[in-house]
Amino acid sequence: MKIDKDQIVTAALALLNERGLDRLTTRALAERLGVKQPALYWHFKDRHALLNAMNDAIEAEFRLSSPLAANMKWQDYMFQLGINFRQALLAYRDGARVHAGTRANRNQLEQHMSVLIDAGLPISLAIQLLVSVGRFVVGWVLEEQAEALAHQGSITAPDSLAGKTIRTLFEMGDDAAFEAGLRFLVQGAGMEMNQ
Amino acid sequence: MKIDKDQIVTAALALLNERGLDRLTTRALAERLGVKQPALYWHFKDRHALLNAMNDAIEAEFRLSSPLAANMKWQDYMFQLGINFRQALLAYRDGARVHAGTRANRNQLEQHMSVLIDAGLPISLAIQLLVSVGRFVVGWVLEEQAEALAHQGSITAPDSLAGKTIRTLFEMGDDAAFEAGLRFLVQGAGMEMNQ
DNA sequence: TTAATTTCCTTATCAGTGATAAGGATGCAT
DNA sequence: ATGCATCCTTATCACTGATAAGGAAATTAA
Repeated sequence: MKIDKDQIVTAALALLNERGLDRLTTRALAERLGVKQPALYWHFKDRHALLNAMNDAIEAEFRLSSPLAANMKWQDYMFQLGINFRQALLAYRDGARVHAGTRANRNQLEQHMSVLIDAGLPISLAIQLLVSVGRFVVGWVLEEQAEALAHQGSITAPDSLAGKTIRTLFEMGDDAAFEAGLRFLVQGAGMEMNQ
Repeated sequence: MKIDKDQIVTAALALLNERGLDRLTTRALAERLGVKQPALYWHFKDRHALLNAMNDAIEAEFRLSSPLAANMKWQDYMFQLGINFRQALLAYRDGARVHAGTRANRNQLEQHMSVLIDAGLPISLAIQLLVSVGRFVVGWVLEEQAEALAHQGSITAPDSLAGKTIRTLFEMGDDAAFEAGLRFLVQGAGMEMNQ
């Protein structure tokens, strides 16, 4: 049974969704591919290289997910960029952990930068915003996928400030809370520019 | 040789700085404590419980690090909160990864919320900002401690936009870039309130 | 004082992990 | 046909977190 890198990555992503990152073992992956475990090491130097390839695949889907037009207002562009990036990480179980364990590829960096520069942002402001949004999304989804807060709400005393806080956050929903934070970032950068 | 939880956590944090999270093994930790490996399991249910305790210790130091006064402007309060939280995570190697693997304790949540509420923020805006800042910091330090971008700058063509971008970010320094992003968040939330 | 109980550790051992070495089979090129 | 590169298998490592079983020391009960 002959396999190639793409098959391995596809199978690995499927297995990621079924078992999560910690139980995504080389043996389970090999079995799913109808192959013995050491066979994987012909295609990938080590497990980390496989995770890098998985991350690339996740980000590739993210690149397709966009209604991202260069003629958007830069605020809308950045907002949508954050939305799309989060969706890409959410598309797979532990997607944020996979991403966090791999090295950033600055492939798309130039494209996004040029949109912001063309819109009149100074280069330092543009890079600050891009990096901030990227790391904000990673941090957000990381904790979102580890999902803790929502369930802890039931423990807290319901009439305390903490209780009301948790409940408010829960009723708002993850999407709305994320978009609020993302909007803070983008609007805040806009303030900095116009001042 | 009798040991207690505090000794274990202290030794584990020291070992974390020396070897990093991946090589922080129960055996190495036990050896440092002059004890055999299974002894640790009398004090902690499993490795995860130990990591939780380590995270609590890190956050305890963070709680002390603050010139955080309730009479500050809420913007300054939140800004300083983010600064302090980042410093706490940076204080130990892989600090952000340790934090990300543990469950959020909402101990301090109520305190910070009341400061924001007293300053006039609506509860939904306050919780949005608090969660956003927390996750922003985690995401930031996570990628910061995995340090990739700085070194990749040398690979990129120096006169390309990507090259200029990386160089700009490098010259700005991590601290300034972080504070810029944090300021975006806080100022952006302020905008939302005054509109 | 002696006996029982709890505390805290040791020795031995597991199953499971990523990884490597060595070699077999297939197919392509000379 | 022969040689070489490709891609896999079998066998085996060193190492990991974790558990079972039991021993020594200290604390408590009688």
